[in-house]
Amino acid sequence: MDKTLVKGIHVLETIAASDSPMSVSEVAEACGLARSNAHRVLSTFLKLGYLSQDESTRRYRMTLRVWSLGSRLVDRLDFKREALAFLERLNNETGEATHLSVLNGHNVIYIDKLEAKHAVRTFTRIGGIAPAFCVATGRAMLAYQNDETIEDAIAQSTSFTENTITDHEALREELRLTRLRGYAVNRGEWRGGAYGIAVPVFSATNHVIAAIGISAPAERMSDDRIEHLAILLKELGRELSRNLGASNALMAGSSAP
Amino acid sequence: MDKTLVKGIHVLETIAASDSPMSVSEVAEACGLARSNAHRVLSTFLKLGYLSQDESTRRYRMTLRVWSLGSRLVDRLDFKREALAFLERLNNETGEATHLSVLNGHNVIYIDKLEAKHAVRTFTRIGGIAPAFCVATGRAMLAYQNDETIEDAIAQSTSFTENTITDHEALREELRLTRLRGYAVNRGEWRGGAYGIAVPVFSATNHVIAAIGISAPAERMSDDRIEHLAILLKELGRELSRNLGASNALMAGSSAP
DNA sequence: CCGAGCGTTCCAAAAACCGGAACGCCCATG
DNA sequence: CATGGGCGTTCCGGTTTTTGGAACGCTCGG
Repeated sequence: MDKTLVKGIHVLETIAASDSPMSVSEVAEACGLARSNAHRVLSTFLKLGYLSQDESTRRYRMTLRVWSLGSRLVDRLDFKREALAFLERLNNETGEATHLSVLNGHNVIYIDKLEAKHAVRTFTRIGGIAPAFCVATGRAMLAYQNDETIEDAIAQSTSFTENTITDHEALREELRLTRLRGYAVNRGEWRGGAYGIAVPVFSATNHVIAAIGISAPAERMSDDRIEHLAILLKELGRELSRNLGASNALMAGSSAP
Repeated sequence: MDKTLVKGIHVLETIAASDSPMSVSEVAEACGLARSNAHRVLSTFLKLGYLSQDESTRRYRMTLRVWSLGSRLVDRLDFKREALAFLERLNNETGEATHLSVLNGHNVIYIDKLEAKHAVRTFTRIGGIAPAFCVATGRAMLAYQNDETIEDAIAQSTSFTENTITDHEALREELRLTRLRGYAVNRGEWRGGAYGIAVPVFSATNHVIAAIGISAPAERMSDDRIEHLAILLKELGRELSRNLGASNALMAGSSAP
């Protein structure tokens, strides 16, 4: 529905994902549009103030108007402040990078993040997006969704590294396991060498509203340490959920709501 | 051009501006669309993951996907970190709310902000938008734009309070004065009772890239204090610009580039 | 039980979009 | 200096998409 709108948003996303300003031809190519069509879309956004054009190179970049559009949202996340304290505890106790994410369709969006004390290399970005089915926080949240949502997400699976689980039955099993033990694991399935562990966060209505997780290079994530970290994560996840008003029935790690 | 896209973005902006989720009818009304039309636009955004629908009330709200789209932008503002130190100094020395904004078409966008030590009431929001022609930071930046941009902005002037200057010649004069003395003033022209003072920030290419300003209730902004604060602001603006690589020729407050 | 209001679907008329073609500009190359 | 390719932009007729009134079913309040 509303093809023009879909196309326009796709153009905006493409430019958002690009690290450098893009030319008309590049956008046309990337989005599969005719040059004239891409040009019209870009001009429209230009007039609306969502893109600006470099006078000399004629290339387009996003303006802060786009940022402005969504800037209120994150303030309104009442759980964010509460969760941040837990990210800090997690960060202090483990020394690893910790994140808070929410589910958006088949993706997770990283709301907040604390860097690892050790390392310099970093796998995620605040505001970044990743496929839910293959990252730890994503699985932690997916595991507690209804079957339809789960199947949708599984259907979207594609391989990103040699470790990515894409087999549908294996993914279903992975989510079952996640529910059973109460935490999710990702062994380098999204970014090669990056392992993650995560637990869901429940709201006062006992729905999953977010997930908190740890990520680190494979070298620092032995099976033993994963189990050890998972215990800590589950504790913190339970406590955070309780602070947000959830009753702890669901959190043991049984079935979906 | 691309009417459907313009309409779609308008819908998104409308929902972004609303404090509570909106129904199809409300959106249709607010954007001047037929119910069926609004419904189609909303469904499109729903499918794209930019809106979510409350299951019981059927109302639409924005998702963090919108936030995610623009989230990188603000990180890439290399001057932001530098400017923040100056906001802090300004905040410490004056005790008033200080902001950093950039120009976006006829509007300013507030990039960062420090609250006043005194007061509770606050006039701006990080990520917020205001018409450039009637706020201090906006005028500080407009004053150094080319004539075309200035005339465009002036042409958009509408009254928001009884103090708003809307007369075109008076506005041109105000901008001339701003250039001359090197700082801009707003005496409750946007939000009743909220006064502001601001100075432009220049980049290494000697273009205005931002503005820093102070705002406070009229009661705390006597003419004397305004002049006093302006001196401080001009100093900090010059220093910040110099730190960003600007040569100080332009900053004295003469003519546009 | 009825009627109003709302979300959603449908469809033919109408408008907007599409994309090939063409133009002019800039730059690299012969 | 001439030439040609690449690119941004504009134009316009054919056609697809969008449009919005109408209709349906649902819910809620009277």
